[in-house]
Amino acid sequence: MTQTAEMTPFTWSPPQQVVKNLNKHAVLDLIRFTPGGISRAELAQRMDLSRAAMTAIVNDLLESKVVRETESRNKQSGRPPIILEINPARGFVAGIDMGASHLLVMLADFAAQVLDEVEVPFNIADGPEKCLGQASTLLAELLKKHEMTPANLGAIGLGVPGPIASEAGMVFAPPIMPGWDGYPIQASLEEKWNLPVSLNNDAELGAIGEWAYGAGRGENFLAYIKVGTGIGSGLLLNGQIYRGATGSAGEIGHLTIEENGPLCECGNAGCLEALAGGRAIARQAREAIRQGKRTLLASLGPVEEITARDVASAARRGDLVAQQIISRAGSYLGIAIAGLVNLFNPRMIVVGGGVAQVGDLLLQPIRDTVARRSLQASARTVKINTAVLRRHSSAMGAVVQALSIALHQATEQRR
Amino acid sequence: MTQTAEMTPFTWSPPQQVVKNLNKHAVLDLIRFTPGGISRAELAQRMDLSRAAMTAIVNDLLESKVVRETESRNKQSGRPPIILEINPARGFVAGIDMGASHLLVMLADFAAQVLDEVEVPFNIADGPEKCLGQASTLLAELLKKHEMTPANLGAIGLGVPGPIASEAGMVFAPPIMPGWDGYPIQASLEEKWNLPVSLNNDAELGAIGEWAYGAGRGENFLAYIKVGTGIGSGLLLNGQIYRGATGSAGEIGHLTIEENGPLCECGNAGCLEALAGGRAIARQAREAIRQGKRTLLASLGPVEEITARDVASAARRGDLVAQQIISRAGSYLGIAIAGLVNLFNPRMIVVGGGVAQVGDLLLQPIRDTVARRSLQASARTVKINTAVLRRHSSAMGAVVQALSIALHQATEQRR
DNA sequence: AAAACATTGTTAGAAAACTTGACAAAACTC
DNA sequence: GAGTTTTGTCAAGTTTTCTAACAATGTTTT
Repeated sequence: MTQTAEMTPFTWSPPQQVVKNLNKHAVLDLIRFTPGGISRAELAQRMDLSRAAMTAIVNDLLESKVVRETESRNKQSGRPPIILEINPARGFVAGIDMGASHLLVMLADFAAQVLDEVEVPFNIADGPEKCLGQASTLLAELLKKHEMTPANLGAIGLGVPGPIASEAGMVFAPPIMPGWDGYPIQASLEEKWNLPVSLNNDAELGAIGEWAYGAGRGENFLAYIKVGTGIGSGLLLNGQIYRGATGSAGEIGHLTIEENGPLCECGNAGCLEALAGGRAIARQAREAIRQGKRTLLASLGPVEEITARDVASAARRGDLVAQQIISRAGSYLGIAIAGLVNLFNPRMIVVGGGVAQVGDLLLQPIRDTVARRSLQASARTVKINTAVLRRHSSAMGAVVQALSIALHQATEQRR
Repeated sequence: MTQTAEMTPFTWSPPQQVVKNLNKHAVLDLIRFTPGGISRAELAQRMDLSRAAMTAIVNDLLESKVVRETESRNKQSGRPPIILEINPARGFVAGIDMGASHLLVMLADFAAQVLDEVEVPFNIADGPEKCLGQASTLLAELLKKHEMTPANLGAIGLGVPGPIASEAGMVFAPPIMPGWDGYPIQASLEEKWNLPVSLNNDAELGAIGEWAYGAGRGENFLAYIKVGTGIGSGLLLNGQIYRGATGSAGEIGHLTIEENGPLCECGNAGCLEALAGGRAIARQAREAIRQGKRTLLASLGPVEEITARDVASAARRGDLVAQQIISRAGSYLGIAIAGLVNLFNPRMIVVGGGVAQVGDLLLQPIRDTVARRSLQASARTVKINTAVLRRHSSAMGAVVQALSIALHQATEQRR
């Protein structure tokens, strides 16, 4: 009798216009996040609608060419279902992941299949004009390489390492993005490309990416911890991204771990980021070398140029000093994550970012600390894993967000 | 064109039947949580529906006598609106708050006006049969006193100090409720009274109570911190109670604050609860007396019987030793709350529970610590206040939850 | 191989819940 | 007292869904 108002995942906010077919968009999301496609009958069952209503909705989606039918695979007895899936050829989107020290641009079709990607070194502290320029140049080159024009794109997803004021389309008091506060990031990119842009926090995007196509597929209570130069987290609660009252939720990197610890860029002392972030790891390595400890790191060249990545690769090759540094970072991370587990009771923690690529060397101390310091009720049910999309979690999340705009917009278009 | 599917606050889960009139329930909630009532025109505006549609919905609510019309107050020019409000005489509900050491039963009408309440000392460790029996006896006495029968009640709301498995209607691995794990709390009370029962965590109820009628009216990003014998928190995120994957979210009392701190009942060491909970405060007072410090507390009788409440009242009367104990508890609380602020970026923190009644003696150290240890972006926007419902926050929340059932059920009934 | 069965997808008519636009009602303003 | 403004209602039309029957297309049974 009534429209069953299923929520779409994440924030697909209708483009200020009145939404007509709420269920149509929910169906679209169900199709795009069901691996291997889904039939009308199953859609109807899962959304608690009649098959007749589903026929009408799906016809609408087919007409706009956003969805296509695939050859049916026989399940059991009875008429074999017609499988529905997103029509990849309908268009393309771009996902851009800006880290503190790297820039990754990704090109994907409407079915979220990655066509190509490029990554370059980068400095977020160069400010918005230069950084956004670099990103645009990189994207333009990528388009050219694939003989595409901006008209082939449906939307752009962008991730930056700072808290987002999403209505305004800018960052809000970011700890590590000097010069960006108040700059109209979304508007300037939308004007430059004449395309809708989705601006997000990079850790949020990591959570979305891993939820959609990674380690946390379908986990509706998921926290993604990004351990790179900075440390941030993206929270997926009840299947929706949680941003907090002013958009700065999930700032796990600036939890105070040691009251009298090293100074952090944010101005406080003893923040997790200042103890276990990429910069802290590199600093500890340099100190170890200066103290004359026996380590592979000492032979890598100038002491001042050692990075967290060097420490990680040395640790993987068996270097004890490097392993100890990584392990200690894991313990610090574990303290913060244990707090997050107690407060948010997630079903899964996905650890991503550059430093996380060392795997169990970092993860095991985290697991141990969480088991020791969290309430049993929460600690027993939480899984702690490495990101399976590796360095691409956030960019993939940006693609997902871009598709959330592009697909739903394409659906609205009447022929 | 479409039904605008506004969400009802909290979890009013439709009683397993298909919900017909989603908007009707949203309208009902808007009426009941708008102080002083609201007109059809304003309802239509706020819910983004036409006035004509609102007329139909309101007629439905009037017919079921859940809502009534009040004399219009002239606002500006134009026809004065007819104000709608909940019909108090339509029925009654009970709210029960079980703490670790106290039991509070509250009787209220459909407009959430409290008729009466009783509080008695209590021990949650006596187990479910005895405790639930005590609560039922108390409620029966209250009904008798007001010449009412169970048939006058529409629902019962119950709060207990442990994590809730809401579908099962029981607590799940509670740290301080020995003998309760797995006991069918909700079912047994429903059978006993033949009424629908809403089972909730006590801190969650505190958050709901303060949101609905207390310090956090209308704040959709609110954390309620209950500082009593135990320490727990209730999280209101995006206007909805957040329970986590297994119902044990918000367990702030078991954050590790001092790795080598005192042992906690949960089995870990250095938990917030073991440093700043009621038991810890009483213990510190006893230690101070034994050390021969000059304090009013020494003259209160047997050292072993000193409680947190004694410390609080001594602190309010100017006792320096007691003040120092309270202040230190505030600092510990501040560390945990600073973490909560960083992770969850709320707009308001409401501190309630027995210990919180000392006011600024506890609150000021909390504010100072949060300002020092949280990210500026979050710390600047968060207000930290004492619960205005004082000792009744949770019971009031239980009443709200009971009304969520009773009102919506009364609305469904056709004459 | 034919009949029976199971399941999917479609069609037609009815029902529910809106919207629009017109209009009556009840105040205030000038 | 006429005009203005805002509220609440009515009637007709639209959108979206449901029910119920049925066609389509496989597998299973006889």
